[in-house]
Amino acid sequence: MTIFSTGDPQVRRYENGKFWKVVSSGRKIALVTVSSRGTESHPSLLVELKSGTRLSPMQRNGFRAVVQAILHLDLDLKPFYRAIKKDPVMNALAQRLRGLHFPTADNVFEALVYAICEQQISLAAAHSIQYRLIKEFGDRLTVEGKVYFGFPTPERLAAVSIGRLRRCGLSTNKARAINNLAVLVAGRRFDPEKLKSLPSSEDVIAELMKLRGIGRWSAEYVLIRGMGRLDAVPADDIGIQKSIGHHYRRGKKVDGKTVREIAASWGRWKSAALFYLMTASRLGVEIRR
DNA sequence: TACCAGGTAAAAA
DNA sequence: TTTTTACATGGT
Repeated sequence: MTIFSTGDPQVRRYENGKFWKVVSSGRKIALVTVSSRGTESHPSLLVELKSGTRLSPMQRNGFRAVVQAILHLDLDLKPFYRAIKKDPVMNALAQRLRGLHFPTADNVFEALVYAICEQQISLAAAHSIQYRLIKEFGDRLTVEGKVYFGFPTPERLAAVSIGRLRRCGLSTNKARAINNLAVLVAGRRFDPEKLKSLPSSEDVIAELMKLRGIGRWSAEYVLIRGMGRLDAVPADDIGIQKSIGHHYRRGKKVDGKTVREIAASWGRWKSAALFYLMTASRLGVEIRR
């Protein structure tokens, strides 16, 4: 069991076996707490929902659906483990990280904003910018005397000046991209959720790339992080290139072509395998040769 | 201190 | 059309 803490306690955090996060559903926000209550043979999760105000049964169901989606609780991982059995590296990582699910953002809009924040700079830098953005413009939620913040709405981000976005640490280009996206969504000229219904991921990528500040990498990121698709491969991602190089090529960083070749062997579980790989890199999980 | 980090748009060639 | 450059913050 790896012990680590990460995240901002007022936004989302993992600490001492407990994960909490402010989740949005419709116009409402609530604090969701998740902890493991199961054993290896009978895994189970305790999920608690706390909102500042009383929620109607319909609102509770809305949150239930969002939590289900962001934790991928309906996803059976067994076919994934079977599919990568012949890949000694991935098979070993899957054994070490067995049961690991792939959390997504609450909705596609959030994933787009996260993608823009995470372009080019390190994750550490991007996260601190994201937390500033959320705490500056997100709705405040008080639970048991503690203050938390939800992700800012498109309406709020549409109304904020480029200068104020820049003060969170964003570059001018990124601030413009986020504001432009927020204006489109708030004005109902673009509905990110609608893209989920497109059958082909390439079509989704093409649509997303029409947006200012969204290139191929960001579109692929959103497919995985915002739509829960498992077939996207952000082959130009430096972190992925390094991680694949580390585990498959004696530590030497690989190019995008090699990423696609190796990912092709993972069948319809490409993004799942990539997530296991990146998590292993982040936690420093090594496999024996 | 300089350089690299889970890229992209705009300028220059 | 293709190549180069500027950009933001945090860690090493």
